[in-house]
This record gives sequence, C-alpha cells and structure tokens, in this order.
Amino acid sequence: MSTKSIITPSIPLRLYNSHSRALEVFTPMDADNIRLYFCGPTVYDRVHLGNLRAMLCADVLVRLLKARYETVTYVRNITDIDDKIIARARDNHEDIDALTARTTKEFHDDLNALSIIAPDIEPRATQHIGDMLAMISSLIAHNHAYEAEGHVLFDVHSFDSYGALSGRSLEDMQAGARVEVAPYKRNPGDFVLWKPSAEDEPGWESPYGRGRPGWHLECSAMSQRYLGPSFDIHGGGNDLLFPHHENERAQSLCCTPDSAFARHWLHVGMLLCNGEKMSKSLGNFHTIHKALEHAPAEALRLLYLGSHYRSTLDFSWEKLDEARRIMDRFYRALEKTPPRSNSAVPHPVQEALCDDLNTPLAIAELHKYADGAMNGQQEDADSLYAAGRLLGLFGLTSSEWFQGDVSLDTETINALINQRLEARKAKDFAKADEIRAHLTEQGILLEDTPNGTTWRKA
RNA sequence: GGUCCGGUGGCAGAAUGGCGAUGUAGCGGACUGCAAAUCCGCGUAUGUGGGUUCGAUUCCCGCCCGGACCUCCA
Repeated sequence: MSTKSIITPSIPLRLYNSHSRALEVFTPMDADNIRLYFCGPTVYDRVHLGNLRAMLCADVLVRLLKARYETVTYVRNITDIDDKIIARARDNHEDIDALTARTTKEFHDDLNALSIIAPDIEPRATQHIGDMLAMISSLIAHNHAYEAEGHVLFDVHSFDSYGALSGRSLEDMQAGARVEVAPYKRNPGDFVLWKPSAEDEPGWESPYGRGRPGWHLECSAMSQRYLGPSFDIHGGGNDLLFPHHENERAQSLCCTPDSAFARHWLHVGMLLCNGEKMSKSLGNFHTIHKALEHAPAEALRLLYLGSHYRSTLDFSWEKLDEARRIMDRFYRALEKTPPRSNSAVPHPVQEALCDDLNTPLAIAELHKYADGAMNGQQEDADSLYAAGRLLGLFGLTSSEWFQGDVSLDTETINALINQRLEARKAKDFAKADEIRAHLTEQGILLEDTPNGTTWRKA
C-alpha cells in the first residue's frame, strides 16, 4: 500500500534554506522526481553519534518526501579516497581497499541498526575519477583553475559569488587564516582540485601527472552525474557549510554557469558531548555501535528526534536513558491498544514536520496519542503508530521491545515467576521478593497485574 | 580577532506582540503484601540592561554567557 493515502500532500512543506537564511516553501523543480544529495562519510573509522545526526535528519526528510511525492532520488556518497584513509591504512598496516570496504560495511551495519533509510544511489569517489577529471579540464579551460607544482587549484577570485553560500568574504577569511598557505597558491583561499600522489599512495593517471582528487570535487562530480547540474536539496552537517559546500558550489557553478546547482541548502546542527562538539579529532566521540550496547536503536532515534535538527544537541547517557523510558511508554500504549495499520498520519504531526521538520513538536503530539491509547482509544493508538512509523519508530512489536534480547530463556523466567506466585499465595513475601530480586539482577523486571505477572527487560 | 547561531522550569524542549505546550526528574495521593506499571494532583522558567508598544519571552540596540565555522570534520 502506498504511503500517499496516509499523508496530506496539500500541507505546504517549509524548510530553512541556509543559503537565503530564511524559511522557504519547498517547491520541487520536478514534482515527479525530487532530487536530493547528502554528504556521506569518509570511510576510515566507525561512524560516531555526531555523524549520525545528519544521517538521521536526512532520513526523516526523505521519509517525509517519499510520503508526499511519487519519486524521490536520494544520493548519499561514500568518500573512499582521502588523506586520512591513506594515513589510517598505513597505521593499521592494512590495505586501503580492505580498510574502506570494512569501514563501509560497518557504516551500513550501524545505519541499518537504526533503520536509517538507504540512499537510492550511493556513489563512491574512486568510481568517479573520470567525471572529476572532466570537471577539472573544464574549469581550467574557463580559467577557473590553474596548475601549480603538480597540483590543480581552483581560483576563488574567478568566481564572483564565492562566499555567498556561507556568508563570508574572502577578506574576512584571510583575517583569520590559521593554516599555513601553500606557496604555490595564487590566493590563500584557493583549494585543491587535484594533487600529486607519492609512489606508495593511491593515484590515477591524469594530464597533470599521477595523483588523486581533492575532497570537494567528488560531490560536485557525483551530484551532477546522478542528479543533473541543478537539483532540489543539498544537505550535510553545518560544519560542511564552509569550506566544503562553498567549494562544491563554486566548482559546480563554474562548470555549468546556467545551472542553479542546489536550490535548497540544509545544514544540520552539531552534536555536542559535554558541551563540546563531538569529533574524531577531539577524541570525545562515542560510536553508534557503543551507544547501541547501552540502549535500543529506537531510543537513540527518539533522542535525536527530540531536538530540532538545526539546534545543537548535547548528548549524554542520561538523555539516552530518558528517551528509552519514553519509548517504553509508547510501546506500552501500543500494547494496551494494538494499532491498525495504514492509518492516516494525524494532521498536527504532519503540520509539525512540514514546519521545517519540527520533530520535537511532533513528538509532543505523540505523547497525547499515547495517553489516549493507554486509555483504550483506538484512534489514538492508530495515530500514535502512524506518526511513529513516519518518523522511523515502532519497527518492533511491543513484545520484541520489552522482551527481546534477554539473557535468560523464557522457560526459566516463567518457572521463577510461578515459584514466586506460589510463595505469594503462601504469604511468604520474603521468598517472593528474593525471587524478584534475583530476576532483577538478571535484568528482568516483574510486574504484577490483575491478570497475572508479566515480565520485561530492565 | 572575523563571521554566524543560540540563551525558556532540576534537565530536555516547543510556541507566541496579550492565557508560556509537551516530556522527564521531584513531591503528594490512588492502586499494590511491597514494588513495577497505570491514574489523579502539585510546584518551579523566558540570561541582563535599555528602547518601541496599551502590552515584549517574542521586535530593535547594548552587555554577559555558551556553541559552531574561519580551508580535518556530519
């Protein structure tokens, strides 16, 4: 069954465009095919909770778009050639291909565990070297790029609109330049399109010698190949706004001056850890893998949905625990009143999501439906479930949520529950409590109800 | 230093030119052998100083504080 029937396409979708710095009503270039591009990972290490934020934001956006439009083409790249990859492979004494293949698989595993919707196309940089060289050639031909000491550099002064996306001028940036400027650059802001590779580094033959592409070029080449020179939405973490997206935009617009490149730019706020940006270079990161040992995937998803994508989110294990308790309540409500499938997503939730993906407001609505479902209201249960499904929640049954992955087998648990019931019948509460405490130690919580004793994992 | 974003109860987090959601934590109660869950009830918040306005948490300015970016970053 199509999701179209559960959504109201007439509600306007407003998204914040970081280029114009304003909320804009999203109007597709081609309503029959929405095209969006998100920057994916550089595959040299496991993705962490900060990386997850942009992936999850894209996930919610794509789910909403796919519910509203016939066809959505979602491209998310894999950066599999990069200096950090080379360095890590060297440190690990590992073959580069083995490192990127392994890390890519871990990336997919982590995202699958979170039910992150897969991109329709997931291109790899190393498979598009030809596209990149063609762009370089075009940029040189139009005097937007120049060769210097085996490098090819983009000339930022050749593009009048350079800095327009990130809202900064070349003068401002030079004032704060903190990195040593390579002597072969005409301007400090010029960035590498192609750089030479040493003997022991991966490289491709090119008119400029054996080398490899600069980081920004791959996204320009791959977005153009799969989405065309102009497409609807380009997104990523807001730390990519400058220089990555600024440079992508410069390259792409200089290659295809009549195009719009990305019409709508979406940037996701940073995840902090103890008040500081979570990043690999700071070393204050937690991997998705580790977080999933601490709490179920949907608790992690709910934690992220609980804050707006553009605001910073200060991660803590306590907040993850809280999200877990909220999911407990939601699943309990669905257990109390099992929902019917294919119900319409309630309007308040749609309105919230269409208002720049206001997931915290949408979640607040879910609590109201949970109250109703807890009280036996069928329509509230249906609403809760439909809204949650749109947000990527409720992929499990209640019994899977409460009783999945426990250390004890069901027979043992039930036998102990029966022993405890006997003890309670005999008013031997000391023994009953002892059995309950024993189970609690094993991560099993008992709940006495009028209909008998049930259990769930702690 | 330059550019930008933000500061709402213990915590998280919406919204709004005039009643400041929701959740979580806390407290009290019902229920329970005791718990758990559930239900009922309670409390506490718009960083600071000005301005505009009949009225500002919301709009404007200064200040303080926090974070991001300034060519590694989601």
